[in-house]
Amino acid sequence: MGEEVRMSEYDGVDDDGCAGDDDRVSEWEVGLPNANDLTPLSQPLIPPELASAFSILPEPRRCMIDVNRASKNTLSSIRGESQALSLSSKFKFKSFREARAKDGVVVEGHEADLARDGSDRRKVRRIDGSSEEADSALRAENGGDDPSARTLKRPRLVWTSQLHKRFVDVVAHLGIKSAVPKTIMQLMNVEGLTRENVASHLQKYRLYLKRMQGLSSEGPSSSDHLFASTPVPQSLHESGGSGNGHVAMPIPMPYRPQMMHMPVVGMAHGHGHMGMPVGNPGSYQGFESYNMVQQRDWSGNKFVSSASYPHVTPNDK
DNA sequence: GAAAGAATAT
DNA sequence: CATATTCTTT
Repeated sequence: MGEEVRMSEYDGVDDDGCAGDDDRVSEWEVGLPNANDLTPLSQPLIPPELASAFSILPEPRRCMIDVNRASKNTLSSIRGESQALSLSSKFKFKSFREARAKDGVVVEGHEADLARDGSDRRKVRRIDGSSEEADSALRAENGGDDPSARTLKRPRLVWTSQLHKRFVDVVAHLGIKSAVPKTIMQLMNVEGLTRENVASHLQKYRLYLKRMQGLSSEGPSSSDHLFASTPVPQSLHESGGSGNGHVAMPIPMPYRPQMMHMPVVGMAHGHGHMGMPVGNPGSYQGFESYNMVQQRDWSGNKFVSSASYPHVTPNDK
């Protein structure tokens, strides 16, 4: 561990000067991206100097077409306003993981990790009397360059309230029943989001739901901050039938990556986590509400040296 | 074989 | 604790 990607966007501010047009569909329209607000995929994001300094070759092709391709998966967007939220990042050198905030995507990095230690040997689980195959997984730990880079280790994803909301919405619209990782992932249409990411989150979410049902209306457990603050759509409830459920309409997904600079400076956190003394629900990951005008992105991370830029990786497979 | 889900690991 | 990863089952 050590690396984290934080996807956060949103800013309670209206895009352009246009006022009064976010009544009903506000949810999704909150941040309709402007061509200008969107991640400039078409242009080099790494300063030339840096690039050369680290021998980073400019990504070959990455343009609108790529973006479209990425978003294409998402059922034809109703109004064609779908956009992919960039998330993932691609690193050129394993020993070089830096943090960088970009268009609402924050990557918290570490450095060198040289793969996992030899203690990979997982505990042998209940296996019938059968021996496993001896796998001499000889993994050429990156000879020095990343070919396709599609199989690189991705930074740890941080589910921001926005991201989670999106997740919940999608799940709701799908119906808890047919809400499976792959589909959810596709509908969320967040670039870089992997099925695994969703699966993991879904697992926890279900956990939360169940746990919640048992305890009827009751106070927010001190735990599950994120979940507790997220309204659970009615649609999300069990139902034994099969083949039922509402066939949700495709969800338009306007998620708007926002460029945010990180103003925070003073906080020097050694490690642990963001050490914000409890008491201030407004910041930290106490995703109390989406109304927060500004989410505290860079909640005091470590030092960020400028450098590698997380390239968006086409997620479609 | 891919993907979902559960169980662990970090 | 939140996510990731591995394992098992579908």
